[in-house]
Amino acid sequence: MPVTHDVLFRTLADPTRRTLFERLCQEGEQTVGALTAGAGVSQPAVSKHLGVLKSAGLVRDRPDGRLTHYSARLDALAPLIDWTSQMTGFWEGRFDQLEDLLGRMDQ
Amino acid sequence: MPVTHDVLFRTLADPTRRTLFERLCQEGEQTVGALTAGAGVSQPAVSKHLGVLKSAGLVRDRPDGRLTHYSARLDALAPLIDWTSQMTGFWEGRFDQLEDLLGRMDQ
DNA sequence: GCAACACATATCCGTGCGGTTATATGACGA
DNA sequence: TCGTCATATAACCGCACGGATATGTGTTGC
Repeated sequence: MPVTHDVLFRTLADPTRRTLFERLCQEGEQTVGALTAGAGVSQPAVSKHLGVLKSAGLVRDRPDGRLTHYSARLDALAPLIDWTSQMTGFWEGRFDQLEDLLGRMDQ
Repeated sequence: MPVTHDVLFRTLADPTRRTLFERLCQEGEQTVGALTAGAGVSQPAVSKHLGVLKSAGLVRDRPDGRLTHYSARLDALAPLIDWTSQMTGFWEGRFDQLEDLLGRMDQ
């Protein structure tokens, strides 16, 4: 079944969970231990967050012995981009607001 | 003070609240009564949601007698677009995943 | 002025969720 | 084989949040 906007927004709404995803985007593949260090929460909490991220399709896990490596799945952000484009699309013709937006998207 | 990603994600995470915002984007300016009709929740619930959307900068209110008209503020989505671009930007060089994304952003 | 209306606010309630500690699972090294 | 390590799961807890009902505030029409 496809991942809805709902799941995506709810998943990214939590700050610690979103930070985990951001770290995976910036620093690439990470083990749970590495992610736990600096996460500010316990290891079980991190594992649970990673589970939520995974079920939302935002990350992928690669078991390797007793380690588990997690990495971000960029394509999972597509529905988010779709949604935003749709919202801004509805306003086509209102270029006063669109100008600022398009400028940002190019940067 | 600036609206953070955090506020934006949390505000849009709730389905009924996000639906209200979507309706304002699609159908343009609406009164609270019009929004309540079809929202599936009570009028106070709608008012509270609109309050949250407003404090997140996502909507603007225009009092008019005993009516209050609400409308979407498209520019408030900018931080969301910024964040997405940043996340996808981190992966530059991984064109396998980027291709699909960029295709969607053009549509 | 008064009743009806449109909306906001107050108060309360149930629940979902993020956090913890404790424990299970399973892989590696000695 | 046994202890240790890396991670996942279980069980529990507190609280924030979305919902409802009740009421307040201000406006319009008669």
